[in-house]
Amino acid sequence: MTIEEKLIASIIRAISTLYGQEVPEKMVQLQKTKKEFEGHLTLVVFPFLKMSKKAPEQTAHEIGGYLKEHAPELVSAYNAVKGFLNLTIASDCWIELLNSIHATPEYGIEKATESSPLVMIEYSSPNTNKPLHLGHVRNNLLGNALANVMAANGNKVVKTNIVNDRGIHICKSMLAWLKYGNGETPESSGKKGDHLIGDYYVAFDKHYKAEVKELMARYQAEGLNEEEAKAKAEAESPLMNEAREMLRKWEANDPEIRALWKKMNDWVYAGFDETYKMMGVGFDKIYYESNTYLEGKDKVMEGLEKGFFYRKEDNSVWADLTAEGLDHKLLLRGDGTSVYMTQDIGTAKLRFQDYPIDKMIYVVGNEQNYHFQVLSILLDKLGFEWGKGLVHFSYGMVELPEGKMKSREGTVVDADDLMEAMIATAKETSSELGKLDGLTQEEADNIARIVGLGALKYFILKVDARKNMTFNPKESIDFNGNTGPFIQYTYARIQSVLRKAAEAGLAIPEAIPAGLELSAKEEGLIQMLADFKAVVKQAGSDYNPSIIANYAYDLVKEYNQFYHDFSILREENEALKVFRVALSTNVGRIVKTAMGLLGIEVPERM
RNA sequence: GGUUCCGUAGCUCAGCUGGAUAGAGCAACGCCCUUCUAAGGCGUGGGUCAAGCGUUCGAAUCGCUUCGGAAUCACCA
Repeated sequence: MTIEEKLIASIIRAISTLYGQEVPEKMVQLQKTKKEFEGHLTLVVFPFLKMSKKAPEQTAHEIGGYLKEHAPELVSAYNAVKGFLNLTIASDCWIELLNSIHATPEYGIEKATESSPLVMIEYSSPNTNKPLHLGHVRNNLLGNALANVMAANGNKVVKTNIVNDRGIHICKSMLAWLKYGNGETPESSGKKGDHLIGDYYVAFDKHYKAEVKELMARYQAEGLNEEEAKAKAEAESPLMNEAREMLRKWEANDPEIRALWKKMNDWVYAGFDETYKMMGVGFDKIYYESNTYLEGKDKVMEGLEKGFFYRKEDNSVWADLTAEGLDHKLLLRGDGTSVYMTQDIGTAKLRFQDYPIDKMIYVVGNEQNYHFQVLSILLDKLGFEWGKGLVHFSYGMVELPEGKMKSREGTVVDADDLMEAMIATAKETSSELGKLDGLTQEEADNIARIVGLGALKYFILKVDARKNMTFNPKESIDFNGNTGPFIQYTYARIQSVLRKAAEAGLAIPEAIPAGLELSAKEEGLIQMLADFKAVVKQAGSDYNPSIIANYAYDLVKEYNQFYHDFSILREENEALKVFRVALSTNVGRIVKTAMGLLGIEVPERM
């Protein structure tokens, strides 16, 4: 039973005795006491005024007095300000609480069991024609963190990726490589495979644009206006037609094209794997669109037979969603080929064959809100039980100060470059501060990696996913203040103290004995530690990892104040010293767990 | 035009299931290392919570309206 639960029970008893009314738990509004007031928990007494028929302050005093008298082991003091009853919880309760947290190895984490629901979470979803950029970084970090949070809430979690490995855009880079590549490979050029392919995608675009420009000029000279000339040039571009022809061959399973496609995609995957590894994300099951893009048709035909969908004169199949307040949505083209929506239905079908999915979470940018609204309705109509309740974890765009990233203007922030730059900055800062003295090269590199990536990850994860965020590549991400390194630093600092404590032979007993006089700061820290459980729960039910990030920051900020104001190892009262070491140990543990949920490592020293 | 999301300090963001005097960080200025890691701590200044109306004992938080920004409404994925 938590302190809050005990307190609520006592308050209900108090009201029953004082005013003769049984109040429901919901009416007992307990909140954390604001810093400027004395106490730990505050009862809002406004709801009880009708029963007491007295002024707010007087009512608060009556309840407070009752609690102090009848539950002194819980409430040691109180004060009333207007309608707020501030309650001070007895020191021994906090010690008991710390002991119970200390005895729980992974406090706040609920393990999945056999009967736990299965949550599948889709994230990343790259195209195989270019390397990952900052937008993907946000997606991957959010997806990974969310998966951790769902798992910490006792769900079975399957992380999945749907790779967009086919289509005209893939053919473009293949064609450009054939035409201009001279057999260049990742080995021959020393480039990462995804970057190599990305370069050819850009090369295609460049040649295509030049071609269109030339054709346009010719058609305009022949008397067409600009618009007509452009349309004609685009339609007749030999390069684009070659790419389309390549796609047809691919779809017809042309062995040569398929072999080239496989070779080039494998280069990309090798590159992606490196990036994923550096980022610290991974997947349990990867789906490829080349395997799933034909799958949705059956389901659509099934829906057509059941009368959920209808066919137009040109043979195309549509869903009428006007009853749901949406419009008509195309599901199959007139020639029977599928569209994006059809593919997502197909992927859903395959996934459900593979796993008994209870809940499906799609981590996809907010520009696809409409798509997922429609998908949810369609899956529901088609009989997928999780369709209606599917979660589109919709996140905002990452923008540059001058607006959106544009590949045409070369403003795309590359994921590999960004991580490398962050690590380099971390290394520079570390050595400037003399933090790396006496460490091996390997240790120093590892710390730079942990800190650099920590800064990047925290920077992205601390903001509410829904919101668009600004990233300024010119101002490197901060290492001071509300940042990943600040939290990591606090952790490293705690570990340093704990190492010294261990050297001095100080051991933490199984339970800290009662009877210690604790400061408000120390009690407040224990209270914050205990809150972690509720924070994890909230992050899970809200699908919001940023709650964890902000909690971690608040906790270490509080700890740093404590660290500054109190001596740990030089405390003369031996029992108090042991208590502070135990407190520090548990702050460190929870910081590590919280950061772990975000996919951020913490260093033992920095 | 329809739908959805967003608007809080100069900047980047918390707070939003209604509660006390709206909080952090950055940037600026000042102070604190002979003492457990100064990537730290303390202090000063900085706000019409976009605007208005309503609901309520009480609104940054809920509802309506207006203004500003974004996304989307494709036989692209």
